[in-house]
Amino acid sequence: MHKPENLKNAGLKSTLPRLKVLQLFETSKERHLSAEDVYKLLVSSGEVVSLATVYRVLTQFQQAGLLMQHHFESGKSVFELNSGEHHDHIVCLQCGHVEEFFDAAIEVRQEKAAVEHDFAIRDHALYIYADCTKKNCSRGSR
Amino acid sequence: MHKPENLKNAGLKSTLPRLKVLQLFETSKERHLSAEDVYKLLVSSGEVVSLATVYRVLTQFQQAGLLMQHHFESGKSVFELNSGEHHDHIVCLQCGHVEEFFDAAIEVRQEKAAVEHDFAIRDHALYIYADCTKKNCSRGSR
DNA sequence: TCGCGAATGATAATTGTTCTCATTTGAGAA
DNA sequence: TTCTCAAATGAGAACAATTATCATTCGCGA
Ligand SMILES: [Mn+2]
Ligand SMILES: [Mn+2]
Ligand SMILES: [Zn+2]
Ligand SMILES: [Zn+2]
Repeated sequence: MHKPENLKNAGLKSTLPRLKVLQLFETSKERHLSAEDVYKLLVSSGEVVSLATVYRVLTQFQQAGLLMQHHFESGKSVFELNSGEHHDHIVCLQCGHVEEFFDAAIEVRQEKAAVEHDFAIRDHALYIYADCTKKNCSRGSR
Repeated sequence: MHKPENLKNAGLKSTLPRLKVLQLFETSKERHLSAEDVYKLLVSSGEVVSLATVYRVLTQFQQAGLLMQHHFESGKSVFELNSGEHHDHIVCLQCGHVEEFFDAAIEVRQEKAAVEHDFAIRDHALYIYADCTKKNCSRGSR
């Protein structure tokens, strides 16, 4: 469970809070976590890390490329381990369940749209909001 | 400049603040406006409407289908007149300039992605973040 | 013209996030 | 090992965007 290497070669010194947050993302059942999610999960597992530090660490990890940050409509941003493979998201409006997908044709057409409008594309966010079909849906989480 | 009809058949009673906000969207040079934009534009044109009312009216208009609401990464949401024709957005990361585009192929593929994952699509948000090529770019607005 | 429920203004409260600063920590020097 | 000190953390204040509260005002039908 000790993985200072990951932090080291990301240019971040290995500290307890950072190791805890990184480990949480690597072991959590949920792949997409908000700062508050991270904070509460750590607290409820006995680990004590201040909320301010959680925010700082999440931002640092994102800048270091370890995490990806997304802005769902919920108002709070969520983070996930950077798999290196880009994907977009389908978010259930009822239960908050998130599915990931990738569509090469969409990616190509986005690039096309940017070029046609004389923009140099940097990034994009595609969120599909929908109703999922999970049997236990409709019980609002997130 | 008096158009109580629009409000009437949207199920909203015709009040001064509502008329002012609606008129602003119909005459503003900028198509996409945040609540603060609306508030400041009204104030600077001599009209007095409280910020709380601006927020309330924007929300009501959005629910009534008169306005569309978007959540750009800026942190504050922006509104625009609902043209009835869906489109997505390219946002300049430097100057905040916004271009609109529509790509039928993207729309089709989004629907496909939702269906494949057993979701009933409700809505979607596609924002392309990029650098525009306006000669007067780079002077941060919004 | 009246009356009353709906809308508004002023401002407090909330939410998510960032900042400040005193204290602690971890990685390398001695 | 122990020492040193810049970097990191914790606690809480500060912030920005938005929503809620509530006394006052307004629009519209009787
Ligand atoms: Mn994801
Ligand atoms: Mn638009
Ligand atoms: Zn669901
Ligand atoms: Zn620009």
